[in-house]
Amino acid sequence: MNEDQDRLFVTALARGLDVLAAYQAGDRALGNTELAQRCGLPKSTVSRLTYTLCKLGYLSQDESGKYRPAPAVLTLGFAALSGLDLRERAREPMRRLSEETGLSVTLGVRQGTRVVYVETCRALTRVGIRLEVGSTVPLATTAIGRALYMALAPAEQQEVVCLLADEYGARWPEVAARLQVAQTTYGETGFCASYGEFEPDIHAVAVPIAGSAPAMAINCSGPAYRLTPARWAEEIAPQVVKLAAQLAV
Amino acid sequence: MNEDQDRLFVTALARGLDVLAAYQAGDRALGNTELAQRCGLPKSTVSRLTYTLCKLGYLSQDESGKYRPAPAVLTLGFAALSGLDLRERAREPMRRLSEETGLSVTLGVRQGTRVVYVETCRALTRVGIRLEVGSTVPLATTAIGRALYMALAPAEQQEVVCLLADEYGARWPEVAARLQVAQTTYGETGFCASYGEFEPDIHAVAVPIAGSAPAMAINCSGPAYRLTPARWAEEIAPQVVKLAAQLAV
DNA sequence: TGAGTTGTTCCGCATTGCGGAACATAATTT
DNA sequence: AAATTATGTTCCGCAATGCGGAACAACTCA
Repeated sequence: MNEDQDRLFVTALARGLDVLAAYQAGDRALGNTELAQRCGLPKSTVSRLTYTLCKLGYLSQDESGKYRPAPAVLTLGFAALSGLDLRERAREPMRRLSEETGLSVTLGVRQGTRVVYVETCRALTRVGIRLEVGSTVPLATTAIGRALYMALAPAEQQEVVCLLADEYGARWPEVAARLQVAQTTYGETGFCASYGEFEPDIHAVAVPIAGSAPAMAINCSGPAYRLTPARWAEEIAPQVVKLAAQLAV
Repeated sequence: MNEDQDRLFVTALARGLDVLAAYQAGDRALGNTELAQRCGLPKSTVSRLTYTLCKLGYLSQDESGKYRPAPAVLTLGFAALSGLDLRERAREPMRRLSEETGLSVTLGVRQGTRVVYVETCRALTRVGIRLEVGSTVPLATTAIGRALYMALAPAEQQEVVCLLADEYGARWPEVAARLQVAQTTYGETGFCASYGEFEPDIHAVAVPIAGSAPAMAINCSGPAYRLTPARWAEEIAPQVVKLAAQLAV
């Protein structure tokens, strides 16, 4: 498709994964036409890909003939998690912090310009936004995203900034300014915060875990009405900093 | 490869997914040669596939040049989970049952001859075997696997039996006999059990959830020393049966 | 019934991805 | 240091593979 196309790039594989990735949270079953539109591929191509994915068990067909991701894709993700030993070490301390504070505690890694959660402890009956292993949140406007950004080498920060600028378009200058403020604050305090900048009613603080590979950060979040920003900074942030230090290699 | 090969089957996609699926729990990073062996593919082919998967963010390369699954694969699994509304409805009641009994409670679906967990509540500090969303256990020797088997239509049971016979080979008759016993017990009591048949020190009971699509079953398990089979049947099983009934559509 | 969906299948073409072999690069051995 | 084994990457010509337009089929709604 590109003129400078890569002899090494396997298009058919990429397209098949595009089909799987076309499913967003909240989607139910999708038909071939819908998938073709989302992926920008001809129907016949998608038909072959869905056929193949069904045979392999990664999609299943419901009674109406539409396709939904099958449990097999879960097992792929499980293998990804099982290599992260930091995650196992973090689980118990995270749970304790969550219980002591009554807030949700999460562990995340960066994937492009988003953060993927790899472990979560939610305070009980916290409904609303999804807070699940495998779900993602933006990098620039969340506490955990900023923490991961702070942990990057300058060259990588630059790359990420390019991606973000692309993504936010005209809104980028404003977001960039707030990211800049976060960076200054991080330099002074050692943690990142987002007070309602991602979800209006959610406050959060986060800290990168030094030496983690892949780089991870730990996040503590809760409803805005519970605590003022000052109390987040004074009471919660130090506990998160301490936990991050304890988990550092 | 096959003479009667399918014009519709996209080999390159299947091979790429084979590479991702080659990672088992406990694997760390794998090199191209290792992957080539596991998948039975030539090195150069695997090299192209890993290259593509890296570009797409599903694999990442560590400092030694070996590959490991990247967080992007988690997001695929997340989309699969988010379509299962039964899972959300089940979460709270599962947690309550787990707390009341001090046992682990899991929700699973069948994938071929294995069961994939889609939701788990573990009793605290239950270590040892993995009990994570996305992990799998066998069908024929576990309580939850048997429960899912019982929920199948006879024709599907037959198909599964063929797969199992293949898998177990010479050991199948013995396993089949115990599965047969389980079926009789299920007919009489409405639940399935496995007292140490999968893991020697683990006892479990499970019940299929009527009307669930995809078919799911709920499982309750704990260490063998805690309860005798009689008490599992008398005290725990009724609670699981009740929960399954409550979750039925 | 006909016009709108949808998903599936056909089929000839050229692109795509194949895979052996040659080429690097690194880590061990003799 | 040369030799050996192991790795991962790249080349390149060939043909099998997967492409995608178009025809087909099945199903729904006026």
